Amino acid sequence: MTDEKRDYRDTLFLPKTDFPMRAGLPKKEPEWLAHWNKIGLFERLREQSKGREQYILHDGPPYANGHIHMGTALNKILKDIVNRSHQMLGYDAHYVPGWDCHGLPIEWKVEEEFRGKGRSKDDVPGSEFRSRCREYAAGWLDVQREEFKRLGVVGEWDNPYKTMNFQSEADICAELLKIAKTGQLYRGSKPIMWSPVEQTALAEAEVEYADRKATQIYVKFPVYDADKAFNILEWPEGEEKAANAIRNSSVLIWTTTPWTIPANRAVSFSDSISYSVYRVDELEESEFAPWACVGENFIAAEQLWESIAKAGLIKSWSRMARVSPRNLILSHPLKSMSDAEGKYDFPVPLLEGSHVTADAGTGFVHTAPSHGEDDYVVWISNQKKLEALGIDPIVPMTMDDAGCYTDIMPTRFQGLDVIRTSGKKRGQDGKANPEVLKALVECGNLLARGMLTLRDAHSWRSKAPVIRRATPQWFISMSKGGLRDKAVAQIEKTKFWPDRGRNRIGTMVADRPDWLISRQRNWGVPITLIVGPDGELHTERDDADAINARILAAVEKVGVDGWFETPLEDFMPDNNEGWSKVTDILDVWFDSGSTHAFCLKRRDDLKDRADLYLEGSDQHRGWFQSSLLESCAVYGEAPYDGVLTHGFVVDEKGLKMSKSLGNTMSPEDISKQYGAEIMRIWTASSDWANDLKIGREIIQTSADAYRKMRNTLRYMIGALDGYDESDAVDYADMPALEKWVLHRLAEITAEHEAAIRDHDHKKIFSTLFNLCTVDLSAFYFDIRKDALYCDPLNSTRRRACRTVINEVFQRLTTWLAPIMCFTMEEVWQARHPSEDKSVHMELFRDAPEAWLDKSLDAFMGRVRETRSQIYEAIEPLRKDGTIRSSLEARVDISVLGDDMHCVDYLDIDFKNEYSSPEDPKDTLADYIIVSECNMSVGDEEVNVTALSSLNNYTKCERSWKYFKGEGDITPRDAAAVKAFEAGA
RNA sequence: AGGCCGGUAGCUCAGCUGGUUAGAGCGCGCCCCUGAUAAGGGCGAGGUCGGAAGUUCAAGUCUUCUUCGGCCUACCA
Repeated sequence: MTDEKRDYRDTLFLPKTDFPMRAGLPKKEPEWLAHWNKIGLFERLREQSKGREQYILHDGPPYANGHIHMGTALNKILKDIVNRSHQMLGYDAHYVPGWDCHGLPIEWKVEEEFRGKGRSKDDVPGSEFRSRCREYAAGWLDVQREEFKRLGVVGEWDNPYKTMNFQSEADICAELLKIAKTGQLYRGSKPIMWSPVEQTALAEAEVEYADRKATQIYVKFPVYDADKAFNILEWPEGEEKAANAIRNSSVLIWTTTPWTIPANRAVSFSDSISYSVYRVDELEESEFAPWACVGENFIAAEQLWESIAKAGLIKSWSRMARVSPRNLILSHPLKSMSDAEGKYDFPVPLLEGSHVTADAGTGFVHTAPSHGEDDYVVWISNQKKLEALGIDPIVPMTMDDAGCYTDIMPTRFQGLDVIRTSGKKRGQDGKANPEVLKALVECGNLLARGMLTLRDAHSWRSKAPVIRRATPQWFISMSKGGLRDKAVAQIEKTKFWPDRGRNRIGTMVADRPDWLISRQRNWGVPITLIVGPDGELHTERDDADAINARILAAVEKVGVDGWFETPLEDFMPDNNEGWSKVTDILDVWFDSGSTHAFCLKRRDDLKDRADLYLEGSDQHRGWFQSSLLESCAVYGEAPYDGVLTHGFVVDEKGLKMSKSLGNTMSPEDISKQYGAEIMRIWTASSDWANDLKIGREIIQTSADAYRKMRNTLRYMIGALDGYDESDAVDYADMPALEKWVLHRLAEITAEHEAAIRDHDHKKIFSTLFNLCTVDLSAFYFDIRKDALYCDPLNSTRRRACRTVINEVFQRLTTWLAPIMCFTMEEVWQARHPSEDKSVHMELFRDAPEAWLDKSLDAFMGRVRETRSQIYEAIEPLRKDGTIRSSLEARVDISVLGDDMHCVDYLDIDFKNEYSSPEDPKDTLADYIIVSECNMSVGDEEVNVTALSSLNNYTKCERSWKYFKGEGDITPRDAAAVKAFEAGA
């Protein structure tokens, strides 16, 4: 007898693999990218799925300016997960990325560049300027392309669509011409920021705010018609007096731009302000004669009246009535001007406007729709009221390019300038303000005047003040061709994720004004229209088709310069007297709104209509809408079947990322530190329907999840070492535990496809993560380690286990491939090494119906409950050192009589568990990972005995289980060793 | 300022048409194993559902208000 114990380690079948535990993603990801590039994965996928039904996620083009950020990374990763998922579901998911290339930001950068070289914009020929813009956009496009590819996004990167391709530019022009032909396009006007000094339109980004001395005035607008249902709310001096006072009163306004008074068309008020009529009783003594008279009545906001009275030198007054001004009709304050030429005979209505406040002024806002954004909006949105009052709702063009009154104004004002545009006093007040003041005094409608310093817009370049002035602009009508109705109907038919998107875009489209599509800019697609002497469009002419063909041919050939640089005669050789080319360019939203036309519809290998548009929630007003409107205007239907909107990336507290808060994270940093895979996991496990939080801790959680899954997969690779399909065991011959795992696979298979169609990636990820951790690692693998390591190599149980692990492996890797595209390839290649194949060329596998076994699942649920109860009982013994490994324990459990079904079930399972070479009741012990488990009926009770303390038990030197019997190892292990030695 | 939306354990998420002591995983704490080992396993402690009021026999789940956050629009005549 010797104390030396035999070491059975070499007779075990331990998992074996070279697969590294540590991923080294930042280094390895680029290697996989290079591999896919080398084998031409994208092309192979297209080749492989030729003829399959297409799934088209049409890319919303990012703007080709600057590096990508978390938002753009999130967006592209989401798209990639959707595309890969549908590809593996059996579609041909052909993804063509795109870029938005035209627009002001690039124009601005390029202008800055030229300025740096001492050349002003005016010195640079248009074609040279545009050519540089083109280069600039192309440069950033290349940068972003590499950044997107780094994230693992698969797509046609060698042939993306670009709004600045010549063909795209021509197609965009063609789309506009189609709209023009249907009569949905019209020329109107709108106030824009304008610098009279430079005679050019300015964008918000081109103005700076600086102090300016301005003339402020209070002006009287006499009540013209108060009989129509004016609304007296209070009458402190009696009802009749109140009514009289109103009839003989003036509404007061306050303005710092007197020159806009001749362009006045309305007065705005607010329903949330209280207005009263005041009678002047006494005036201040002053060296200047006041412009108010005793007995005059004024209407103004109550809370501002005292300040008005002070400005108007009114010493005392009586409040005659509180009034709602809604239905008052006023006269223009210049109507009584001797040389008015009847040009102010129109009624001046009161319009409710949300921009009106009682912070300063009078509580009324003088409204000149041609000279203010608010004024314009109020005017346009009250179109119906104006028409009911017999007022022409057109916005008059009251000022020309030089900032001088046009000839629609009375003669005395014509040609007067607001701002001096040349000479020493350039930028200072011109002749308009003094002349307007003079005219107001003549009419007796000036109450007070003074000076004021205010912050106001100035041109970035000339530093001269900027005005707002109505200019001719092009619009697509929401109503003329029924565009609004069509769009609303299409929204109803579209599938939205989340569903609330429908409501959001729906109300926007229902309420939005006509689409202003013209810009007075350089870097963009031209509005290729030729306008006749009477404002008619060339598209109405008989030779329109021929003209269009020439225009489009020119743009196709050399891009937008084909329009700008070609003389009119080349397009319109005949009858061109008085015709001129439009020089405006298109709103860039029209460009991107046309991507479905020049990408999807233009290409033969893509279907015309997208299955999905997927962008951030800001695109309800942007691309989702511009695409919808453009497509409805031309084709009468939406360009998409579905729209998915995701939230914005915010920091861990839910605050938006900003440089000033210092809470930004860049995709590049995450790729370098953790790997793009971690970003992809973060994307998949977040809820895109709301804002997505990101921060160090959150990324770390994704990294931890990655490690766990990688190890689970690694264990499977090791366990499957040397496995061959010929070892597979038939379903019918499998132990219950194996059947249960297959049940789980079948269950998940069904859930998985539904989740993909619902784009519910977080559900997929959490399901698979839980499968790895809970079902596999902590339960199935933990239990089956014994069989895998210790059973005879050819035992049915061991072979069944490996059969099942192989099934799990195949499915888990493919299910995870759309999310963890790098690691699943690595894992896949570890089992299926191939020079030219990829896990991404696989399809998701079906699961046989027969695998679904609900009652088995319920049974296994009961087993796990029991297991949990037993562990709870073992735990104290472990803590006090009585038991170390659970294999040292014998468990005796008794269950209540009404829980007998469980016992029955176990009993049935015992009898079916033929594959165990031992007594079948040990199956339960296997499940619990104890050496012995006895079950009986009685009071609910769990007893744990330490077998090491009983001397009739021996610890098996091979399996570490305690058993009763002869020898140093169990009979099962003895059989295994025998078989091993025979084989070896 | 207006429109739309969101706020469940430290973190990421489940909680369907209102109905038993609000769930999961991660993380954390303690313990075990050393034949998945810069791995693996077990047990445990953490929320009253942003706040308030209301409807109801009953609310995380409905209504109103409020607070915080996000997107979009508007921003001084």
